[in-house]
Amino acid sequence: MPYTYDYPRPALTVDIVVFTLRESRLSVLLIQRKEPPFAGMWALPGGFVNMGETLEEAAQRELEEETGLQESYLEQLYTYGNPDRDPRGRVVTVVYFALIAADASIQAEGGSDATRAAWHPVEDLPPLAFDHTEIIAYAMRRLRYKLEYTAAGFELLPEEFTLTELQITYEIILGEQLDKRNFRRRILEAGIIEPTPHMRTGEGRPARLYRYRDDAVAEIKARRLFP
Amino acid sequence: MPYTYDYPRPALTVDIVVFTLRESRLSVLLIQRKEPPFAGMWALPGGFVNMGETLEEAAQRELEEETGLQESYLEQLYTYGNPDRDPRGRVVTVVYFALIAADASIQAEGGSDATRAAWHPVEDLPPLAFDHTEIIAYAMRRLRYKLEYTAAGFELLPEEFTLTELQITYEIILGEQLDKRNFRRRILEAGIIEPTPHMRTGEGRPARLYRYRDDAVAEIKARRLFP
DNA sequence: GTTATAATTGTAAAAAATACACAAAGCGAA
DNA sequence: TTCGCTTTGTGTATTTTTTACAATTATAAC
Repeated sequence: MPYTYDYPRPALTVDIVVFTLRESRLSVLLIQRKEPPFAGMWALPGGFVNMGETLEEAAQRELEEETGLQESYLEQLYTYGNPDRDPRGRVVTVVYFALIAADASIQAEGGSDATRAAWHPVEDLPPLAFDHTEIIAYAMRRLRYKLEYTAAGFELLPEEFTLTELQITYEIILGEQLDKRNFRRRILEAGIIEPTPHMRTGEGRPARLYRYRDDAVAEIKARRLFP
Repeated sequence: MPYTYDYPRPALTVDIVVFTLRESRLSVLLIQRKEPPFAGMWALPGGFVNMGETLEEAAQRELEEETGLQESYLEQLYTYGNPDRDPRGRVVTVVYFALIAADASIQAEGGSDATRAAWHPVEDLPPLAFDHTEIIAYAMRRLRYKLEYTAAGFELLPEEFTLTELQITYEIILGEQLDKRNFRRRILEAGIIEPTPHMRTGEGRPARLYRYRDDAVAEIKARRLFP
């Protein structure tokens, strides 16, 4: 059932850079391609945009199809459209950027349509298909930037988390040590998280659990959160 | 000469939000539509992406076709792709964001292909076609943000400019008064502009002319430039 | 109950941001 | 040539923010 147009049209896809934390490393979800071009190579999950859905819906759908993940922070990253980025012809891709909680990410391996999906630590990526290496590099810059200027860190954590867990998340992504007292003061003064009645017990003193405040403004204006 | 595909494809366009300063007001370039839909209404300049060009080249080309303008700061803003944003069918548009110097902007009226182009102050926009009102609102947020965190103000000025002119540019866009001494200290310490041997004479004491330093890093890290 | 482990808390010093006012340079008119 | 007008150009004291830094508390394990 062919579709005909007076002028040539590029194909339009969405790709998603999904970040999570696994074993104290920032990791990105990749699928192994079965078909040419780049058969056998790893690539970002993604696919064609259907005619009836928004771009964000397309990204959400592809993410769910490939990983089974339903809830995630999703944000448009950039649109890549160089004429030669896909050897099959002109393909323009709108790239989204997703953060998912560490505990949810465990189920992501596999995926529905028999593509092999796996998490790869960002500091140890295989060669990637298309321009996906460049895309991931840009997504990481954006992620670091978001964590410095907004309070997006809890998107990578379960619903309730301790301040130490949150701090470690920031340290992993920013790649630097943070002072515990200063971190706590800043994150609490920013008013984006609130204590819950629960505690997490473990080896030492039990830790208060916090959660994200729904009514918080995500954007921390005017200053970096951390030095 | 029709083009046929196995699956339907959205049309792909670029639109450009071109900002300039005119008569001390931040203004945006609009063209008046001649054809339906929205015939007679104002809209952003833009058009279809050719198969052989990058998205940025398409934006540059459309800008030049509609305005004759060749040099400008151009940056990708966002991609809008709601299925119902164009009554003719599915049209996805990659929006770019351009800043052009005040003196260059004088020639922009008219444009090559008989479309009527005109500058409109952003605080006094007519009703716009498609989702272009929303797009301009977002572009303004991005412009303010850029001026606060980076030193993009000189993109709206001629090659050589006085510090007072630069300060007024910032004041117009940010919508607040800035302290002269603090402004000068900050902008000079940022190292993004350098003095030229030239002076501008006028009614009072002659003013030193400055220019942008090519080797400067555009991004001022870590802090807002102004209060 | 003693020890080990991790959570929690405050303050002093340093750095940055802010508020603020007058001298200098040229122009033109008296 | 000088006086007044206009605009440029400059420094410092105060306030606010950021940073660096260590002892105490709550629980679990032994």
